[in-house]
Amino acid sequence: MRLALEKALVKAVRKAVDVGELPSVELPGFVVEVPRERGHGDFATNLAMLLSKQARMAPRKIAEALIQNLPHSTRWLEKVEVAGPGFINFILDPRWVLESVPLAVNRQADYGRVQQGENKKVQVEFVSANPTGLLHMGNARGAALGDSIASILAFAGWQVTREYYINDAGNQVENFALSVEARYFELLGLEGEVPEGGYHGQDIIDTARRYIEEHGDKLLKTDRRVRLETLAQYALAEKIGGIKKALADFNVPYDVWFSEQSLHDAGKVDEAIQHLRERDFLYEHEGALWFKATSLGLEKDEVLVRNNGLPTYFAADIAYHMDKFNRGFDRVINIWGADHHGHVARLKSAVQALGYDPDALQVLLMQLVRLFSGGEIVRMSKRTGQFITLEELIDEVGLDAARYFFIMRSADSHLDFDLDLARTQSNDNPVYYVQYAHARICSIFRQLAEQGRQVPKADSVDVELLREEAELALARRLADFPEEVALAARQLAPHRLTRYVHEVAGLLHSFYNIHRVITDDVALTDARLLLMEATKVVLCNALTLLGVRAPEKM
RNA sequence: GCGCCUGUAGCUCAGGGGAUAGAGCGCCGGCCUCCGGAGCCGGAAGCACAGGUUCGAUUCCUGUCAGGCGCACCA
Repeated sequence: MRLALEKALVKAVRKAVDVGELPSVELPGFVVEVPRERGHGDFATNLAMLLSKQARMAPRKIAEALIQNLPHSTRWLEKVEVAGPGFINFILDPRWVLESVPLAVNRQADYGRVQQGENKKVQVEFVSANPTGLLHMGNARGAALGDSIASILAFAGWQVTREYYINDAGNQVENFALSVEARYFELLGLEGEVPEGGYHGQDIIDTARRYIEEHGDKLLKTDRRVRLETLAQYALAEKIGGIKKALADFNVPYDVWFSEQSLHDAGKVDEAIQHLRERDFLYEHEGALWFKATSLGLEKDEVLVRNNGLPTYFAADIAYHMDKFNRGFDRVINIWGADHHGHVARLKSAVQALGYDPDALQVLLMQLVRLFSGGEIVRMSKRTGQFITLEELIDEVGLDAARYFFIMRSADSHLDFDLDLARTQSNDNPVYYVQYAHARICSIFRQLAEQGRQVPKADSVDVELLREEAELALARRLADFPEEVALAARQLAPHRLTRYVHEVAGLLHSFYNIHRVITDDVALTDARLLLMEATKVVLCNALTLLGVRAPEKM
């Protein structure tokens, strides 16, 4: 509807110019929006006010001219008026909102799909936590956000790949192995010390214990290199398995698990460095190989290969992103914790240096999570081993509440996660409010089935019997769903949909409290049943995009 | 010191160049002979501060103040 009005306005401008009621003007970036005030119509536009400077005319005069030249064919348009400083308010035939009801019912799981992505390929890489420990609250936020963004993009017409980058190479793996070894020694009654920068968590002790249970103490006598390598491989495999399970339990399905080590093994890091060398972005200094980031406007250059001959994490990341683009993605989205923001500019510069479009890489920074319990901040750190794991979180508050809480807030908002609140199984919890709306509709349908009846076919229902304010308000919001999907996709903002779905649930509850669905009036009952079915479709589709279940009963 | 993010209701957060700034929780007051009261209806309460751009700024720009996070031959 909004689109139709925008098109009509564009035509109106052209025609007004043609007939000489407006001077020739360039079309500004105007908006057609839903006014806050109901008295200001169903839609309103600021177009006339934006044109006033160019046209050197009073906004209200321009508005009049535009209204005179609106195409007569505009659907549902009942009345147009000039208001305030020059707004054009559109008043529609109230029946227009009812179109959404049969549409949603007929399209079912496809209602809300839009073609924004034009089937282009996008990769969403998220979580990618080091496989040296368990997933914590920050990772969990990334998981909820990333998965939901991926789902929304897919629904908006993109071909989406969900990917996890496993940092199974480099320095931290070394420290990891040393930490496991220390615990291995301790458990076997020997002296062991977790190194500086090592991992002190209880999970490392558990890992060492499991290794001993399976393989005994035979590593005590082997060469240290072999011992460390063996322990590292064992522990990494275990951690990666744990991470995969936790994410699967969190209802986050990945398409690709990409190993950093595989880049090294395949020579892709060297290859990337070679590319940069050919393009003259490298130089040596004090035994290290440097990337000339400053030549692309950055503050300082970056080391790619240390003077000990080992490539840095940055070098591997460059190779990784080269690989991403070589795989044919039109767009690459990384979801990172805000503590990595310093890395964004240099990675983009490297992408540019390699000859790819740096704007095809989009890094979504997610502010960190502060965990509250009993009114106290719970500090999280892998080093000290103090954190709530993703698995523990799911146990504590449940899958749906956890996922909903993480995406309720925009990514760039610091998130205070109140464990006590989230685990409360009461109406304090917004996710229940929404799920309850869905369950309520299902309950009506169960009542219906007990009477041996069912929801009617969309085409056999006269939706124009829906005339009550609560009915129209609900249908109106259902009609907005495709547009809400498009906005959430464009802004990579799942939290928009949590707001939206909460509103739809509220409208359903309001309606439910005033009116009965199943009555003696068969025609009206059918119309309301169809409205319920449409609402159920929207609730279900939106919740699915958020990674939250839509239960039939609670 | 430099960079990024954030200052909106008592609390947690949406919104956003326009016509009376929203939601949840909390607080106050109402609603079940009725398809699930995990619900509904009503009330009090707010754009950190100072400049600037604009017909119009809570929104954009600059500065100040406050909080968070970065600024390694770690990842």
